Amino acid sequence: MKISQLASKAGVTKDTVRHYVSIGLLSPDRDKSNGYQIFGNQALSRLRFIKTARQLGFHLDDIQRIFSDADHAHSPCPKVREMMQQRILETRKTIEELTSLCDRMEASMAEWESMPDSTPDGYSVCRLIESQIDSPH
Amino acid sequence: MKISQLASKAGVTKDTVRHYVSIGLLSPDRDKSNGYQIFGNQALSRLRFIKTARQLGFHLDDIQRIFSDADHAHSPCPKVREMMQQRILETRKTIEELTSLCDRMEASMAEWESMPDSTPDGYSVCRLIESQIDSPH
DNA sequence: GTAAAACCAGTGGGCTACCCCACGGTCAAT
DNA sequence: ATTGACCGTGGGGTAGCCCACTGGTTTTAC
Repeated sequence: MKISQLASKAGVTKDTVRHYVSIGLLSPDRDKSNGYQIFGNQALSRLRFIKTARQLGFHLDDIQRIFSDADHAHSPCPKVREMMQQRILETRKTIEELTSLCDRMEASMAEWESMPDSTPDGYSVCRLIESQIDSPH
Repeated sequence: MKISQLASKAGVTKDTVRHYVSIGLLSPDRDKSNGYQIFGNQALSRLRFIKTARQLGFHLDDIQRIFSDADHAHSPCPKVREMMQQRILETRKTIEELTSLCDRMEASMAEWESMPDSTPDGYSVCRLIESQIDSPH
């Protein structure tokens, strides 16, 4: 099967498949006559696996390691549980950071309600933003 | 003032300053004898402005536009209010997506509690992840 | 039968906002 | 004169793709 068919069967774009090939997550054969990539059903399962793992929050290099384990007849499952725990912590941390950013943004918006627009005078660029310089957060 | 002094006064790295110069956010003079970049106090204020704006969630090209407005004697403040509103919406959306990812991850972890680790057999890579293929979310 | 059109493939560059080398020139102090 | 701190440039890397461009292939139209 050629790249487009594979991509549409798995529900990803051709570019995604190309990216995975380029980093070695997929290793298609080549049609000797025209250089096209040829994928089999195993590639399709792998691609579906990758897609699911991505939806679960795994990074591509996590997935690399999972395949590498499996290729060496070593169960990846303990690592998978571990990595997932790690991703959960990271994601929670990111959420906290974004929440705090959101709070800062909303606080600034509220503060700006009563401020007039500034006219550029060569010294000030935007009083709104300048009013926040070095404000704690 | 040279790049290191500027960077440390503003609390950013030299690489950050270089990046801003390379995209035109800062335009230092050059020492004709050795080619070193020379920054004045105006550059320092601009850099502090950029830092604050970044902490408030503005992207570098937002900041470009703000400077460009101010340079053309046009008040950037209305755009700033608008962009901030936009960033708040985007950030909230990202938070929602991450929250939903976190929920999915925790649901999978819970489901996996009772599952044994699989042994690679050439067909299955990791039953934990495969058990989630095409599960709705 | 052939020629235009539509489609499909590969490659290379670009995106965010920087960080991190490595190489080579410059400067200040010893 | 040497040492060490500093500067510039250029390249590569990050995550996960997207897009533009070029050229080959297949189908359709006449």
